Amino acid sequence: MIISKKQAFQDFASAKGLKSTKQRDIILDSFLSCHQHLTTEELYLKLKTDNPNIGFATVYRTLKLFAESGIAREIQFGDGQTRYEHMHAGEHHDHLVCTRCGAIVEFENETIEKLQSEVAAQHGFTIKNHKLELYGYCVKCS
Amino acid sequence: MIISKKQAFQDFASAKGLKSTKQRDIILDSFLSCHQHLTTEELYLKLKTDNPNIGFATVYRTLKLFAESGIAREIQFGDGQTRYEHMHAGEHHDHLVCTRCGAIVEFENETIEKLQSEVAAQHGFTIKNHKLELYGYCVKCS
DNA sequence: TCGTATATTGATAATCATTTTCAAAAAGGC
DNA sequence: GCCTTTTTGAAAATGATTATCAATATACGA
Ligand SMILES: [Zn+2]
Ligand SMILES: [Zn+2]
Ligand SMILES: [Zn+2]
Ligand SMILES: [Zn+2]
Repeated sequence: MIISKKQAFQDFASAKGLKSTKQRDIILDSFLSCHQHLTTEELYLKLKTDNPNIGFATVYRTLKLFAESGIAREIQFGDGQTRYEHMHAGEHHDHLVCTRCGAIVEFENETIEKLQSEVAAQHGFTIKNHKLELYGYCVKCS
Repeated sequence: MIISKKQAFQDFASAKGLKSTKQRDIILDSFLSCHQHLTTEELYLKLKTDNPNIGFATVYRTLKLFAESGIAREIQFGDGQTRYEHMHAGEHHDHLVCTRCGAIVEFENETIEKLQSEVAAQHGFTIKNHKLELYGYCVKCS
């Protein structure tokens, strides 16, 4: 899984004429070994421990590249912070977000997806992507 | 419809001990007479024509109040601008967004809403609100 | 290996939307 | 009118993100 992501990014990089750098390798390893839905700042702080020489801007730029390459997805839960999560080819999920403790649960619902397509078709829209987030309290916080 | 919104905001204001000001009256009138999904800046610019004395910050603050009072809803379509739309009591809708021309279409789908509740229940979540946006191209832009 | 053209980095400054600050003005009750 | 509290508007502050740019690193062909 991780190897294929690395490969996928390498393919993207060479197709785009990007040069390979150790900073990007480090950021990629760190990102892939991390829990999901992390902030640029979270990843930067995590990196800084072992690599105090990597700059903030580089982490920003690199995460943008990951998103562009398709191995990551940008998500925003309305708290003003952009988060990144791993993107598994051919898979898709939406989110339940606890607004008290910040817990995030992923779910997939084939019927909802189908209904979305129907709605779009009814209005003549060609959908490229969508965002479905359910905000509330998780079991522990209810 | 407009009158009841005005009334609703007045009720909210007096319950909160807010003083009535002509700036808020003007902003409220302007907001209610406006098309939907408008930016703070859009409303500010519209106001400035007839009321060059109303400040940016006041429009920001007042729109936040409208949202708090329940007569408006804050929405974010991922373009970095917060928008506000009229909130009709007891009604709900989601959005189709054209990423080319910016067209916004509202829709309601009872089945999707119901499925969302089911998903939330399955994961033990108590949902307070949700966000469903379908991004793509509208008929004209396809 | 060396040279060169090109891409990348990191520190810093810039940007952009939004929020805060604060003194002056306005509102509401007495 | 007087006094207290809220509101306003201009400007400064904030916070996340992006751009700038000189220095550095990479890729590749000679
Ligand atoms: Zn929780
Ligand atoms: Zn996720
Ligand atoms: Zn369109
Ligand atoms: Zn709407």
